[in-house]
Amino acid sequence: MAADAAIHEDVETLLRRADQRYTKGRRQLVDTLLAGGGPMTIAQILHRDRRLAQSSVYRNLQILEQVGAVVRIVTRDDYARFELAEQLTDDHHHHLICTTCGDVADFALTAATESSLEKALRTAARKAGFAAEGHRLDLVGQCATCHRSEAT
Amino acid sequence: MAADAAIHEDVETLLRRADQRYTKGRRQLVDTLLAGGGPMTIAQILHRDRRLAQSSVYRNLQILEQVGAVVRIVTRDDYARFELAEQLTDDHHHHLICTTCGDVADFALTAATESSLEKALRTAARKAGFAAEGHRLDLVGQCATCHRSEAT
DNA sequence: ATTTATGCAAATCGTTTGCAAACCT
DNA sequence: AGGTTTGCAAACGATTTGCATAAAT
Repeated sequence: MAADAAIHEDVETLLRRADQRYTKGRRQLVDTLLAGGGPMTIAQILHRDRRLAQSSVYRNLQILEQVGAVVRIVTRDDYARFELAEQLTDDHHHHLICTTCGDVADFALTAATESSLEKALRTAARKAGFAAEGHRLDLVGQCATCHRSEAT
Repeated sequence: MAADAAIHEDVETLLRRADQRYTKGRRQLVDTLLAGGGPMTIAQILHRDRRLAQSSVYRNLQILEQVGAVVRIVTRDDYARFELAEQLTDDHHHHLICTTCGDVADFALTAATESSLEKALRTAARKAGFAAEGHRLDLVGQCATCHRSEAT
């Protein structure tokens, strides 16, 4: 768990490396993602910090994604979600995607499972002539809240 | 590898079960997906069979997805992709997603890796109180074609 | 005969973009 | 000053929808 101040420093480094500035709006955006503690939609971000302008949030998330500070999560529901990159939070994880409410939460595998999975993926990628940059593993189903309030 | 005729029968069963008809247009759509041999965008489907109307393809893919005959694959690129469900083709697999051209191809893990992964996922889901319906594992990177023609 | 599916064109809505003002160095 | 970023409102484009016609049972 990295301290917030350290995260801001890391983001600034990533931006500088790409000749980008760490402006007030971008800092507020990172703070909001930090406070969210998990994947957030644009609507959630705007609701949490009313000072942010929608178009700037879109543009800045795009830039933050390009420099590797933010990850975009695409699900089948209509909204893209964003969270801070693992390299900033030191927290490798995967996603639980709720088919009922659309919410996305984080979860982790044990280190042992993770490393054997990665080995298997490297092998598969080599066989397909595919230059893998990373993997994405999601559990799709119903979150605890939606499952509990099931009333078919 | 199931025979095409058997697949059509299975699709018909799935549709009947949901009080839906297996019309000519839906059959043509399934044939197109079968011929495609992998995930296809709407544009690719329409290009391959010009008789299909765009709106009907959208509507029918939605229905085929609901009855479990087709799977929708969402990537970060702008187009959704569709392929026949594993229960029809008897072919459990994952996806290679190319970050350059957006193309999606299939790949499989060994049975051993797959089963240990599933076991680990069951454990993780239980811990989170999550009712898992399935998982999604994608390799993200550059496909052989794009990687070969790299010219930064 | 009655219900359901089709195809066209128009509407929808998350996201992107043009442009003038505000900001950073 | 010289360039970049911002915020507003307008544009974009994949997908969805209304409605009259055609097909299926």
